[in-house]
Amino acid sequence: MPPARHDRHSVIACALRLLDEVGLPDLSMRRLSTELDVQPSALYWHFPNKQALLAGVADRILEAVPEPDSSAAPADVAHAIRDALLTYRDGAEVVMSSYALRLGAARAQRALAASLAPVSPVQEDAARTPLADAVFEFILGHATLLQQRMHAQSIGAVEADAEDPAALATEVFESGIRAMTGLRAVRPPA
Amino acid sequence: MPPARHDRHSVIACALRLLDEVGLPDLSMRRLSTELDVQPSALYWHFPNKQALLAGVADRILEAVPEPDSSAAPADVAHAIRDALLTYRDGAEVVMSSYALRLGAARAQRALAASLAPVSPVQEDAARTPLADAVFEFILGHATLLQQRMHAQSIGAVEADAEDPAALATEVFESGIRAMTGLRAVRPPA
DNA sequence: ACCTGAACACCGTTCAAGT
DNA sequence: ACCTGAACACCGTTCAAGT
Repeated sequence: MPPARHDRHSVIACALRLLDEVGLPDLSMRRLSTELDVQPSALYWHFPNKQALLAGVADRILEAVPEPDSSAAPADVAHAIRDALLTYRDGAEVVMSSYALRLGAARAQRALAASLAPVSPVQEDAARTPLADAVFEFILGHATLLQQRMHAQSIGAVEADAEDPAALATEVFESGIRAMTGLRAVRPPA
Repeated sequence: MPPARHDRHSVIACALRLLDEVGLPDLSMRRLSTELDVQPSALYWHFPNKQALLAGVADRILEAVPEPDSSAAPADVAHAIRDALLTYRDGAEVVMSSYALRLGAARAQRALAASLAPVSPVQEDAARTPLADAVFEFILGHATLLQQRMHAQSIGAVEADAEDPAALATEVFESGIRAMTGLRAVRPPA
């Protein structure tokens, strides 16, 4: 039987599926290689190291975020990013570790910056701004903590909140986003 | 020669020092045990697992944050928390992983909530509020990303920003904190 | 009370060699 | 181009046993 054949795309797809099934702590190169019916060392033909593979996974997770659009409401863009991060187990932590290397999040960041920029139709593709970066950092921190908490609860490591934890988290998210983007919902005076 | 003698306090102190020297990825139970001149298994008499040890480290990192004080300005409290996280290498990530388990951050959270609460001197010790939680999540996300970026740069994994990265990060932090706490600087009308 | 010694079940990564 | 096979240098954790 010839060895299995793969490319970067199929490896990333498998890694994303495995991430969602077992979580980031159990997503090892060895486990992934078993899933792909391949020796661990085979993965290093496709990626220089695990970090690079995770950057590819992060990219895929954020592909669900709409293209930059200066007419989009900042709060909607923020929600789209949060939803994308929460779609896969530990998705936020994966994106966070890759974002530190400035990988995988460029599109999401530009989408935020565009929605937050003072509206001027000429420059559709706004550069990063301090506030847009801050909003993105808030979303990443929030979603990462939420997912870690969800895992801790499933393990029983922490007692569940009295109220629905997802609902509580959403309330926290809303109040943060409202504070950070609320002012920009109204076009600033010229 | 009799084996070395330790308690939780001294183990945590050594772990914090080692964290600052080598960073979180290299802070292993085995390396810490070597530093303490003890077998790895000895650590498990003091702590049930690595996570519990890190929660102790997180606690220590946040001890630098002042007691809750409703007369403190929210922005000052936010800065005190950020400074505490940035004092030790990878401090933010350690606190983040413990905060998911609701460990180690209670005091910092109460300090934030107190400063953000509508001022009413009777209830000095404000409970958590959605906005206070959001601000704390922003600070953790921001500081974690900054420290990871600093490490990536020292490794050369990412090209340094043209301008001073610490100054850029501070500007991002300021604009986030201003947006989230600025409105509360003025007492809301009754 | 606090630690040793030995083991179990894992990791990420490298590199020569195969096809 | 893509993978195997074998190795290197590590992990966290458990548990009987020592003092």
